[in-house]
Amino acid sequence: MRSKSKTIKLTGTSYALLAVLGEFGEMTSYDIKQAMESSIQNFWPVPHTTAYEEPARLAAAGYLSARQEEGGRRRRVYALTKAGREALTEWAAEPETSPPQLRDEMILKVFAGADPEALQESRVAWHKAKLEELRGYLTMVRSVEGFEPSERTLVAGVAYHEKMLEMID
Amino acid sequence: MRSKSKTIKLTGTSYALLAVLGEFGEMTSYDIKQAMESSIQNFWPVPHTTAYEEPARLAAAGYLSARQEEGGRRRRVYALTKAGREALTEWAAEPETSPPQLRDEMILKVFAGADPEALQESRVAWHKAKLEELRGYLTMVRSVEGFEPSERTLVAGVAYHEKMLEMID
DNA sequence: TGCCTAACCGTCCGTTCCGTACTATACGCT
DNA sequence: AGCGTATAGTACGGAACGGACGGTTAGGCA
Repeated sequence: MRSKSKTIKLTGTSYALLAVLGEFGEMTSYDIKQAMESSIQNFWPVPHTTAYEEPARLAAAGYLSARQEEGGRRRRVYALTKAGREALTEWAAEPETSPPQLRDEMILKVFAGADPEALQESRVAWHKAKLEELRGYLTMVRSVEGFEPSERTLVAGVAYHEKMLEMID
Repeated sequence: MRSKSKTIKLTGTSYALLAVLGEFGEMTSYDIKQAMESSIQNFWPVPHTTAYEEPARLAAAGYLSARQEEGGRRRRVYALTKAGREALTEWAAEPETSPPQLRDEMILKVFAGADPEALQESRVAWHKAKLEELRGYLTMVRSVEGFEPSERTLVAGVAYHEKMLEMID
């Protein structure tokens, strides 16, 4: 019973999806998008279209199963297959990680001669808004059982933005 | 004397190149790559191929001029055109910046159930190595005149990695 | 002088990623 | 029923990525 699954290279984004599905079980693309926002979006941003494109890719390669919803929109519901779960745990067990990567247009502008002072104000506001947002997710996530992994990443996110605010001084 | 220049959308990466050329004047792709490494690579990473592909794009759109080197490899030497400089200063003057973006596979693994302790060691080492590297560039850059913009971004980079090390505790 | 080798420099190319714009469905309200 | 809004999904072109490979140059050494 050999399945004709295309072999693909799993990228960080792939694992992000697998991880979310590993946490929460069966999900539609929309669910995935929501779940990422309240967990890892801060450390692994993906555009919402990825939540639609990537599961298809992963399913084609045998890492996800897809079934059709019964009523309503008859959306596709994805879940990890055995291969998917294996790939995920194997990857998570690898101690090597690619280095973190930062992308900051503000610094670019400063490099190009912009006045740092002028830019920092809105940056501070942005970090504060992010903190709000993450704290919102945090209280949400803490009110239910079984969201410990999300909680951990949110805590990390809060710590991160606090450090960034410190740094701007 | 209308020049047939294709209009393109300038991305953050485009401006990164323009900014480097704005700082240092005429450069080959290889020079650009080097210059980025010792200045903004930390806040705007680009693969080396971009230093070859993007200038061609920018030149086609009229933002850069290209001339052939005389001897040796007869490489293309790029410089800002008037349009390029204008686009650059205009962009730098805009107070809006896209929010900074972080991408960290380690957090992803922790989210997927990996042991944070196990991963942090090499992460600490990585940040320390980065600090070394940036400080190296810093002393290099400080030994000559006219590298103030690079210096500023390097200083920011040092501050960043120091904060990250603090955070890991 | 000529060879060898390492460092330097550049290109090709398939895949992935991204953002924008647009469409469609469900649901609550009057 | 009709309308408005939030929810959900698609299409697609262009940019970014990265690996693999190919060519060039300079310097050391026989």
